[in-house]
Amino acid sequence: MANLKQLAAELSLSVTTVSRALKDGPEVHPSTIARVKDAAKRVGYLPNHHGYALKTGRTLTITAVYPMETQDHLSDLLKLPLIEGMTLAARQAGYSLSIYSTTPDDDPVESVQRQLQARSTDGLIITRMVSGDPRVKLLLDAGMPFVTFGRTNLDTPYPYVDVDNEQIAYEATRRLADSGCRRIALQLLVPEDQASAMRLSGYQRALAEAGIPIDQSLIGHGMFTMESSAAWFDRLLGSPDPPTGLACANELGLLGALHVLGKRGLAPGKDVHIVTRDSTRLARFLPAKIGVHSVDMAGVGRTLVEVLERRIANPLGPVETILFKGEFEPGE
Amino acid sequence: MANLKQLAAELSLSVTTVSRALKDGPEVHPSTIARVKDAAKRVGYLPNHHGYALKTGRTLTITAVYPMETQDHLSDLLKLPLIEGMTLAARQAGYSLSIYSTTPDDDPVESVQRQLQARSTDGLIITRMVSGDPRVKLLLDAGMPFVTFGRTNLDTPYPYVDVDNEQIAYEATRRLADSGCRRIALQLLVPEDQASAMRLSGYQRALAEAGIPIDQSLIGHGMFTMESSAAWFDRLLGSPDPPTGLACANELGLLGALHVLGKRGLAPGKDVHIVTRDSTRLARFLPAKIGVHSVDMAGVGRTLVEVLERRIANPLGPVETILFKGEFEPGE
DNA sequence: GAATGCAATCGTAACGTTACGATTCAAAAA
DNA sequence: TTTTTGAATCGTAACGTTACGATTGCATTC
Repeated sequence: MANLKQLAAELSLSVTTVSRALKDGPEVHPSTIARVKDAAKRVGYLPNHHGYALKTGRTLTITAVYPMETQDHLSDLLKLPLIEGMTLAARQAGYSLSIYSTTPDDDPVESVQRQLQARSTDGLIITRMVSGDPRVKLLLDAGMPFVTFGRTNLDTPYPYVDVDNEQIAYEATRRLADSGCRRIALQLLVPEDQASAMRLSGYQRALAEAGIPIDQSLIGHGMFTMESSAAWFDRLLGSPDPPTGLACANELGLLGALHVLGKRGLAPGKDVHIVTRDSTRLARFLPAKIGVHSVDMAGVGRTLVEVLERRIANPLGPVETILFKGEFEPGE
Repeated sequence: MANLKQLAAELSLSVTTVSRALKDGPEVHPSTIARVKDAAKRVGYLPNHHGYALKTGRTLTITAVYPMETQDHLSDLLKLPLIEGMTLAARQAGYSLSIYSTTPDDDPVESVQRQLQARSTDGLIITRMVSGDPRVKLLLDAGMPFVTFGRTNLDTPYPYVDVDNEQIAYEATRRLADSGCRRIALQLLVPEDQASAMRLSGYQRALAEAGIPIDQSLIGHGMFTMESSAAWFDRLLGSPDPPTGLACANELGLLGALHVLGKRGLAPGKDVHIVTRDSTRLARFLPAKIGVHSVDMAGVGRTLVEVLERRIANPLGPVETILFKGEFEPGE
């Protein structure tokens, strides 16, 4: 309701002094500071974001570029704790969090360029990293603070927070092999993504160790939805040499697979061994024996914001790179 | 990178003319408009949000106040499609969507007041309506455009988008009664919420019609998590006169209940009939016979933004109130 | 040929904030 | 007394935008 000018008039002070008093400027008398702060609280003064932003160039907003797979289907559930972690941390740090959704039709590079040009954000969180991701160079060149969720292969250092997908997929595959599975199916999301590439790599490493040859037909791509997962797994189970182990991409992939098993009268944990990624603790509640790799996605979201925040405060500071490990819990 | 002044200098025009040209002002020559737009595109001019906001008072941002139940547990999954619907619609309408998370510690009224004072948003989406919600009056008095997700009992009209919880709970209870259940348990979320009140009302109406007396011990509150749902349902099943029907609050409540059934060796759809709300189509993929009421939450999110958008454009226009029906699918 | 009208363009102020360089005034130093 | 110091406060410009009221110049009218 009130602005600095009105506040200054009420106190018979200059705008400058009031402005300085509110941020404890050393050049203004302590008693004046107290008087100003009192009045500010009384009239409910809050600084105008846009005046501030225009003058200082700091927008007090960070933007998360949020990729959606499809328009109609449910997204990967890990995004919910991720968003919640981000929003809470952002609020705590005094930032607004703006979510910029992109559909598969959007060019990811162009989305970032638009954010850069609009200059209406102090920092960017980008996800869905691809090999040699051009967005990193773009952001580095523009001097825009950012963090990525996921990594890419570049020689220049940049801040990221990632989940150790290689390790998780390795362990998952390893567990299945240890359970006696020789034909192990693997679900992947966006194949060109770094995350999927890492999972594939961990899968291959575990298979190599177990002396199991790789069968491309057991590797499924684009498992975004329960439907696609179910269709793929059904096809696989109907093949001459069906899998006896399955590493699911996430909760949705798992549910799709369980759906098919139920229809075919097969028992998870007996006919087919299953291990899944699960960021929602949902799989653990299913009445079936399923190995679960969980990652603290709310923590990832929080960390993304915190790293970005430090990056904004000190753009030339150390480049933080943080890796979240998965925690494994065998099925009950 | 460029601003109006630079653009004007490059074109040897005044800032005024350039500004007008960019918004097709009738007073500037068509050929000039073309020339200006050309140059703008060439140098990648994008208007500065904060200059614009400061001058016009329009921030081009809308804010969704997003209530979280707990810090550690997974939130109601319906929030994911809700958020996605909102972000997409906001972007389409040329608005940024800012998410303002609140924890149970936050006073909801104060959260709204803060948004009002900060004046950094063009409109507000609030949820979790309670009886006689004071926020509505607050926002009406302040003249801040808003939409609520959910309703409250007030004599002044205000725009809302809601789900017909009464009808859904009525139908769910009705189905269970039709299946022969006489003891029907009901899960509720926030008891003081209007949404829960409506569900309770629908539940009571169906029971009254079926001639079944109401047993308060069958009504569970605070079923936010799979854990609380499981604990509650387990206690219920261990009681002398256990329920034979269950209406779940959402997917998480369902999974908690299924977990308990599995542990006790009971079969859903046989020993206990189950109907649930499901906004993620997740329940339909579970290998169990479960009746499902689904609501298009992405549509709700989209609609919230669209109504708000119209409200902002025309604050004195008709007050829109929209009710989403649930769609029922019996278990396979 | 002067006056009128109209289309096109321009200059300036203002939104609320911060930052820089004054300016004031009393107390300490000369 | 005069000068210097320093603390406290003030005035003004600027960030990028829009909106209002000029101003220009050319064709039309009397």
